[in-house]
Amino acid sequence: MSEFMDVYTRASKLVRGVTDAAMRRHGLHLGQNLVLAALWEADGQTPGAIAATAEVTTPTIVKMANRMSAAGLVVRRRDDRDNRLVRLYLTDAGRALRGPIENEMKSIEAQLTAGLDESEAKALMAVLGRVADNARAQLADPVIDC
Amino acid sequence: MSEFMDVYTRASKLVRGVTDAAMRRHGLHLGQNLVLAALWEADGQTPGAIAATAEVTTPTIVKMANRMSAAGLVVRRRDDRDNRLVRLYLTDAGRALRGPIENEMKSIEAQLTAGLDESEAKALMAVLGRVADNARAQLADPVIDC
DNA sequence: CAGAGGTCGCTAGCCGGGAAATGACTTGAC
DNA sequence: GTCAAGTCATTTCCCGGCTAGCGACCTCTG
Repeated sequence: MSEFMDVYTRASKLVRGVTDAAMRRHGLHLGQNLVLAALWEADGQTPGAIAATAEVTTPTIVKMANRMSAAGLVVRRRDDRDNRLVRLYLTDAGRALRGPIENEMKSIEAQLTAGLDESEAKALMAVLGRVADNARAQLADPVIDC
Repeated sequence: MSEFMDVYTRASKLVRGVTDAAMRRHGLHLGQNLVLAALWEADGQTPGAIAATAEVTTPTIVKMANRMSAAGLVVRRRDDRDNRLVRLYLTDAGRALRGPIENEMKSIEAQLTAGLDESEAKALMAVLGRVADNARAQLADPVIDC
């Protein structure tokens, strides 16, 4: 068994548990913060664009956006020029969450990296970036496995 | 916004995509491999024990085990002495997957760590272990956030 | 022995994920 | 102008995740 994958899987599930609980404290489901984060940076994006940024598929974002719309965090409007496109816009409630969620994320970072010195945390980020790039390449160019 | 959390989230989703595709190639859903891995190590465990090992909740394992039972990978039996307990046992098909899945995990590890030297990979595992321990502690002792 | 407290699995409902399929729309070639 | 190809969102279905709640069973205490 791959020890790396064991460690990675365990860390992933635990980190997910922490971030899930944190998002719930603000009335969000884990994942919705990614939609909001994308719109805080650039309001009015399409589901497809957000999906690409968040490394998920469009149906996932469409479904989330519908729930977030029902919850009053975003509104959905058709694009002016291309009737295929929907654009998501923040409501006041959606914008108001920016401070609390960003603070929460900083707080989570501090908790997760407690006991690591600055260089260790920086190295972790660099290596995780490399792992992410490797995974991205793998998804883009799957092994033909016969 | 926490750059660490951005990097971590992105890596997590991409790694999940790679492992999900790999498990599907063997007829598994991502997560079922964790149940199998637990039983490969110690056949006959209870859903609660597997859930604790896998860092998920018991209902998750119960639901997965029911599907895996229907798929012929495990069988469910009541414990001889304590009628509250169910124990999951591997079928031949479940046991036969050990080689392919373990090889697959080693292959994924190689892909994800490509370009990292041995010391970097080792350091990553050590730091991820620390992150996991921190997250675990956080889940066990939640911040009272009023 | 009786009952309270604890343990276990289970169900139901909600959620974010993906794959597959579909309809609506836009663009480009002829 | 027409039509094929491409693009986009949407829906449906299945899945693994969680919380909340419940019943069945076991253990411990008085």
